[in-house]
Amino acid sequence: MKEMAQRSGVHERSLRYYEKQGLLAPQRLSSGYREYSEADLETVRRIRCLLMAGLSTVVIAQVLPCLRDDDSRLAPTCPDLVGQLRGERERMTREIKALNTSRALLDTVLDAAPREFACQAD
DNA sequence: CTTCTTACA
DNA sequence: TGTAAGCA
Repeated sequence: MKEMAQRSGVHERSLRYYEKQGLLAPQRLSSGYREYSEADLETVRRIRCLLMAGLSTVVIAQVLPCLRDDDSRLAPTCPDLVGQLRGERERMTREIKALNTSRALLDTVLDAAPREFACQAD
């Protein structure tokens, strides 16, 4: 477990979390301890990648088994995911628009009173 | 001593 | 997410 955490750069807590979400299924020793394989390491890398792409763990759980061995492309066996992923893309677009709006609002406030609120320590 | 699970904040 | 308890 320690080894996997170090090698993947992912906290042990997160590894357990991924497993609880059904994203990872490491072998168990007779002791009950987790035994991570090289394949698991690769899976963790994919999970992190997908997570950083802004996908939820539930979506990742569906996408993960549909990824090719060489990565970065969807397996031809599950085209049903494309629709959902397009939906995710639309959600991202909406979030980007919302953030742009928020930023514009902040810009308005900051342009109106940029210096007055500055801390003395700064 | 390390890991595992569960649970609470 | 951090952490503590209790077990193997």
